[in-house]
Amino acid sequence: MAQLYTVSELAEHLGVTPRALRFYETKGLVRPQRCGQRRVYTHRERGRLALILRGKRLGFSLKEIGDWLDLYDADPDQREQVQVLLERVRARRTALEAQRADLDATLAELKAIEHEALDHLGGWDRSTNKVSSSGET
Amino acid sequence: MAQLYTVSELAEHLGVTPRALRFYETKGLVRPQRCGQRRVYTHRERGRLALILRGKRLGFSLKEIGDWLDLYDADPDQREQVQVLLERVRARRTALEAQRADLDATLAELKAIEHEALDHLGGWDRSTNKVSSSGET
DNA sequence: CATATAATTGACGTATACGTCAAGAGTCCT
DNA sequence: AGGACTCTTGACGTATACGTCAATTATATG
Repeated sequence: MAQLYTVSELAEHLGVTPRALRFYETKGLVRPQRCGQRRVYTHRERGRLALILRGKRLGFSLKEIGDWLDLYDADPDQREQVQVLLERVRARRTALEAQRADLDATLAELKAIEHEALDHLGGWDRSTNKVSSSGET
Repeated sequence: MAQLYTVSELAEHLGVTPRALRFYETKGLVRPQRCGQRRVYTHRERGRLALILRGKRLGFSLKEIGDWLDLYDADPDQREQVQVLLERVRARRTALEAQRADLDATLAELKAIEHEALDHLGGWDRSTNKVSSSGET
């Protein structure tokens, strides 16, 4: 059941290098078990690494991602810490929602540019391009 | 009408340092006019810099942002280039929409963590916290 | 058992994005 | 004219996030 991975196996799966995984470990982001001196990654580490990579895609630093991960495995029995957790989660959400506003604004502008370009192509060249329905938001 | 800025003025307005603005110039992202040897920023440069900073907030490198900016001032009379433009705009949109998916997934998880935390606080402690309506998406 | 294979820990190198002096040079004020 | 500012261009320093050897070491296989 509990699938185990070597560094290079997991790195392969995640599309990164073994070096990256070891680096994240030195930064305290993951703590794989050891079999002798070899690293052994479990499902849990894989999940954490998925979160790390997503954080990176969102433009956060490894340090920020580290704080981030703490939110996922905070001890729910420490009432005092749950308060702190809550505020940090909310701060994150605020930041992320601001980021989404940036993102949506940018997407809107790109759509505008796209339509301008299509207009300038003299009508709708449906043979090679089609305008996206753009029904999101 | 056309407001002009010195480096430090504009930097102040944008919440960055003059050094950053000069750095962006060496990278070809902005090309302020000169009055003698002093830099003079216009409304146009201010707009570009706003785009640059937004790109940074979204986690893009200055090089990516540079390519990005080209999309905004491409020559619409060069049909061939408009084709290229279209594809690049669409590639950007694809990347950004993937990023938004990451973002929304993360926000959803944070909301879940937030609610768990609230539950663990033993009911709804409305005196110090209130649960967000969370009516998005 | 000898060797090929894969992993380990340093140590050093690199690209990005600036920060931080340093040494002029132009501008304004009295 | 002499400061006091502000700007200018280097030049060097720094933090982040790894890449790239190098020298071992452990494991597997013929």
